[in-house]
Amino acid sequence: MVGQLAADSIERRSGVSLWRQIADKILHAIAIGDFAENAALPPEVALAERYGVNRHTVRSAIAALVQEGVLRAEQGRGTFVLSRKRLSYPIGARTRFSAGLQGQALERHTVLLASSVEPASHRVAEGLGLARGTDVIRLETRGEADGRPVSRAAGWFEARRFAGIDAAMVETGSITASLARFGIDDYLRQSTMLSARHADAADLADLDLQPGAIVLVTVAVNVTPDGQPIQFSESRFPAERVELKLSAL
Amino acid sequence: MVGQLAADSIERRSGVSLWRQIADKILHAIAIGDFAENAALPPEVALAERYGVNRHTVRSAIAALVQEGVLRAEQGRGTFVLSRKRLSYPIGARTRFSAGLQGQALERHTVLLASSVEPASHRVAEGLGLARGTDVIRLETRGEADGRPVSRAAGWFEARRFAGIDAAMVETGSITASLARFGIDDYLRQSTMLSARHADAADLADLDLQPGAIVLVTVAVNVTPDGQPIQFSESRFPAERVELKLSAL
DNA sequence: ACAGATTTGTACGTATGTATA
DNA sequence: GTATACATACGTACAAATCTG
Repeated sequence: MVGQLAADSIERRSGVSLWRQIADKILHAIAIGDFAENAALPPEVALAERYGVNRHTVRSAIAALVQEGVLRAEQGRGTFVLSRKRLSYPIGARTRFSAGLQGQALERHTVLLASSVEPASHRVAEGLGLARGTDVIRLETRGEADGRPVSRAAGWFEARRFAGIDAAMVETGSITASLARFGIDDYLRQSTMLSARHADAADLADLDLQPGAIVLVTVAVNVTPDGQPIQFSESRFPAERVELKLSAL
Repeated sequence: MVGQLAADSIERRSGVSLWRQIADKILHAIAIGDFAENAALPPEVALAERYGVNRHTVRSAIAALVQEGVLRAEQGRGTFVLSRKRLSYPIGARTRFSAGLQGQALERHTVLLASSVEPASHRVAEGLGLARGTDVIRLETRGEADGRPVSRAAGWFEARRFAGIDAAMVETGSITASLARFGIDDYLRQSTMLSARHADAADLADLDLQPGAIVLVTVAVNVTPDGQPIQFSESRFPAERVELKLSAL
């Protein structure tokens, strides 16, 4: 189905490039409901013919919309409208993955992607209050809600104190539960730095994103209630699927 | 100056597209210091000849790097390496523009871009605890640090209570100082929602960004110490120039 | 102030590669 | 295997913005 993608109002030498006009037409068509979420757009050649432009001009328009997070293009399959609903991920004094998404997703869990022991880099050492080069365990995890990846995190823990936390993570599927095995019943978020950037290749793969997607990046230190640093973490959230709700920290 | 942009290792039919290989070459050249911040890259035609590819292939590589926030292309002038230093903007219980950037920029100020009176939209009314449609004053401001735009914000205030706040803003150049004229000596951040997206046309113009740039978006409500909502705001920060530091909220 | 050169942006055309159905 | 659909790469031409003499 093609809907109301009329070619009439495409104007040459109007000061607005053709590809931008076509991108705006597609946006409008989506806005008025001509294309539902996850619906396929007509193929590039069909759109090109419809608008009376070259296929490359349509490609420029689609590329812009992919980049803006509106469409997803899949080689050999087609171009699809992305879903726009976002989860609201709370960040505060007690930031917990599963508890935070309660009520927003039926099923939440964390999977361990990789783990390793490595010498602490400068920023990890500083965050954990260790000497640079001290052995730390790195856990790479992915958070999923209702089957969709919503976060990708690297967490660093002092290796001597938390030996075996990787195994605990595999068993329990939860950082909080794993820490409990080491006698950590409670922990607090000490500091959080927040930035945003385009997803890199690893983000694209692990979070199932399209090139050009944006990730929100938090760098945080978790401490015990008496202020002892236990975890340094860097988390990436796909901006198209998650927004962050900052609460009392 | 062209530096070490050698063409030798560009490989066809290697499984990695030519434009990506060239983009990585340019990234590497920047990383090893062949191009300083703000330095101009060789023109597209020169790069194309150097690598033995078509100009469009170089353009694809440059487009990717512009999109990743590494380069800035200016029609008629050239393509330049972007600066990578970021300001750290604190967000917490007492979030103040100028005070927050103290020590990071010599000169900070806020300019009023526009102001208007309008009926409160659903989300503004909800944030301020007003009936929908109540008149509110909207102030559009831009924050600058050392001459560079670092934020663009829309703030909404109940029109009846804060009549003339636009004039106060022009005079004082500060939201905090303007609120003081209405007897608000202190105010706190009640809630903050955080997301990220690509900059729209207005962001590009007001923040002096390139298409494809990312903005961090905060939506917040400020309240008096006794909990009365006084300001609803939506702020946009260019992610390439600003990161957010979350503190006690 | 103007003309010409330089440099990026847009738009077209054509061919071939790669992934999916 | 064939057809479809997006991806890459080449080529050409001209427009628009900027810089230079």
